[in-house]
Amino acid sequence: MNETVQEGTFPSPGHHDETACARISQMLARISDKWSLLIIRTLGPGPMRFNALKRGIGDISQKMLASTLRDLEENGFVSRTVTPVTPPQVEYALTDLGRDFLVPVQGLAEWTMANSARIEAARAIYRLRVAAE
Amino acid sequence: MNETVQEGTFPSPGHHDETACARISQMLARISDKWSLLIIRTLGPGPMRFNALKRGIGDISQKMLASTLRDLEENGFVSRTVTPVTPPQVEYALTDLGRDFLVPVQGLAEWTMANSARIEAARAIYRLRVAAE
DNA sequence: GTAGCATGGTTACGAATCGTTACTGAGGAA
DNA sequence: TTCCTCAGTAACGATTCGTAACCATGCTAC
Repeated sequence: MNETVQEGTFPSPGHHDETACARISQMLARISDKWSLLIIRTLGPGPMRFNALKRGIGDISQKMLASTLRDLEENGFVSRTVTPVTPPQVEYALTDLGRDFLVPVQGLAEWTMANSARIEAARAIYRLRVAAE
Repeated sequence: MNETVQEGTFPSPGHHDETACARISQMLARISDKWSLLIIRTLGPGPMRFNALKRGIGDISQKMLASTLRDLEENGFVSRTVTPVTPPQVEYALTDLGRDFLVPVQGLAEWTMANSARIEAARAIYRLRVAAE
């Protein structure tokens, strides 16, 4: 997305500096979108082909799947191997980096599953509060 | 965002079902955007006021901060307390739910920090590969 | 007294992104 | 022949994002 990456200086080690924060925000921005996390999670158990991945995720469009996969490949999370047969066969798999990344992603997903009821409850309360004005 | 949630059918029980996956994807979609994670992370150490938060994050616009904070409040992650003085004083803080959520979010952020070099390396390789065509 | 600044937003508008639909082109099944 | 699958791409409208301006209020400087 944002291609302008300026490498900062490290003014004082130990002190939690500005550039680290900027880097986190930049990296998080690259990673933390709906489809990336969902794709990485779906690829967790093993390699998958394009349409299998699409079916596995469910409501993703071909365009979003293709472009997000390209981003993930660019960032080194997934590998793309083409077998030139007919019909064409393209397999996507997590790289070592992707498998490492799966750990915090699964953490997030598991937390989400475990706490969806709490979120729903909070939303219900919020709706009541807004309705009461 | 997307309020139309259609509950699917259960074709075969025991088989890891569709609705759980749909729910995860829905919840992840609500949570996993750049600004939400960044705001939650920034609120980690303690409550903050609107402009302090804005300065803390850096390159967020008032509009995005305001609307993301409203979403986070709606989902029960942050609380908003207004002190009616002049100038108006609005304090945002993580709720219990938000503090719980901070754990996987910090996991993600720490992973990101620890592995940003690997991502950068992967990106460099990708650029070379693309340049070579 | 009035020009500027801060606070916490909202609104308008252009830009970027997202999602839906249609299409590719080769092969296999009906 | 017609339809389907494979892995996408192109066009286009809808949605969202970000920038800039504005709001009311009170404080300070001039």
